[in-house]
Amino acid sequence: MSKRIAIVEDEAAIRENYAAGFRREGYAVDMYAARKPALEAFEARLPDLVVIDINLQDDIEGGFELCRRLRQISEDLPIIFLTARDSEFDAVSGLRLGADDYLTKDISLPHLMARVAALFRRLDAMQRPDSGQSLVRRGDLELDLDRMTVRWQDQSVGLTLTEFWMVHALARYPGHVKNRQQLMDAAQAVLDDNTITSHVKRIRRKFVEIDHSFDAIETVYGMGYRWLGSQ
Amino acid sequence: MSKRIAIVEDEAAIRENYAAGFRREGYAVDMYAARKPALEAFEARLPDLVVIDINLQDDIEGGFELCRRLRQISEDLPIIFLTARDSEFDAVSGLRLGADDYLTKDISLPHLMARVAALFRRLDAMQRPDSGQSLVRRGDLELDLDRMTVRWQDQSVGLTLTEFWMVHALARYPGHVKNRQQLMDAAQAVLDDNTITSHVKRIRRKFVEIDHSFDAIETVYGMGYRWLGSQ
DNA sequence: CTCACTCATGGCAAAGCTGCGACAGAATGT
DNA sequence: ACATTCTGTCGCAGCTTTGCCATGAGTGAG
Repeated sequence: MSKRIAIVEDEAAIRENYAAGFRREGYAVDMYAARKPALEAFEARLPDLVVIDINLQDDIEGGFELCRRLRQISEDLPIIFLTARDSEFDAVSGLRLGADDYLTKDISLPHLMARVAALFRRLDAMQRPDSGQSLVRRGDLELDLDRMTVRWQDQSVGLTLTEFWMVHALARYPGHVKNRQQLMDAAQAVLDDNTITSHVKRIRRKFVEIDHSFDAIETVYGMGYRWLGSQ
Repeated sequence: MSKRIAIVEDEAAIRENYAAGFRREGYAVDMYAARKPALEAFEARLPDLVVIDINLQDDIEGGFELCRRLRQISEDLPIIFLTARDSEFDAVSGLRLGADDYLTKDISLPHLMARVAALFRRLDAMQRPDSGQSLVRRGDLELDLDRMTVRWQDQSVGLTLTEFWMVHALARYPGHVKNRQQLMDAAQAVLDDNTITSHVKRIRRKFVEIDHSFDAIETVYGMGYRWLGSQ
């Protein structure tokens, strides 16, 4: 199943040129000449990557608007702007809109292909959640699933088995609230709610012993706990 | 807990310039002048992003080699090449090595910052699963069911559990009137009518604290409440 | 304009949740 | 067998949230 790339570009010649390049690399290609038909198609089904020209004929800046709409539909759809304008300002604006890359049309076809491949490589690397990657890093935290060891700010934290799995459950998705039931599942046990509280207490104590200002585990009243990621 | 960016660049002036830029954006910065010290540091601990100059003084193409070694250590460490050479061929080579971006040094500081931010945005977006399902956006409002967070005009709103579910019930279908019974169901409880009123009062107060002109929750006399969509 | 009804507000007490210390049984190592 | 560590609970104190009431303002039909 090859990756599907959508091109939104008003000039037929350019469109076909890029499409041919992508096809040569083994991608499936969808083409759209304007914002509306593209958006309608995307609402039905999202491709794996969208390449957008900003200036779509009379629809000036239509590409920007399209990007904005797409970002509302999907947070993680890869988007590349490909435009005639060589303006630093536009590039910054485009990236701020949530695009992954901003390229000008004087780019060579091999270079474009390399950038697309790099983006897909990045996606693939991220996609598999720690497959083979037995090392989980979240800012100051480092979890080694093989050794079952934990490090905080490069210092070892002596967590027990249950504590380890609970930290893992929390830190795997920083910011997400885990309720007590979910933490129980992580520890593979059926426990009293209070017991979860106790574990969290012990985990916190061990981290605080190392880092006096540790506060990465946030209590969310009535909901559970949340690992505060890096921001 | 800010993101940590490592800069590997032999010219002190350029190094400091970029470092200052990154620090201004709130990142923590590590600096290295050559390949060896950088690699040694990385073996102990990886940063969140590495910015590499390809030509490291007498160690020509040392940046390429560093990138290669880093990719062996980690599949998904973000790497950006930043170099004086403006060669399409080098760019393609750099990207093939597994870099995420290849930039020339004539890039403006804001543009560089935008690209770094875009890369981090991409990483964050990938880190969470199916965020499309759990994210509700209605104009200025943003509800994240995984994180149990509410944002209004990009500012966090500290709602409690019950308040969260009531906002969710209202905002899910903007413009639709929800009667008190329906809101009770959202909170999964049987309550007095007055209690609903109290909750709405508290919710409104919390939003108004952030946005003085907040009025997205409309009272529909005799029927219930309605979330006003964005127009 | 009046009246009956609905809604907003401040306040308060009950209920619920969390953190902490303590303790006992289970598991583990010596 | 004994000491140590790990786990699961309990009770309590402190805090947050929640439910409800009294009161006054707002609304709409007649």
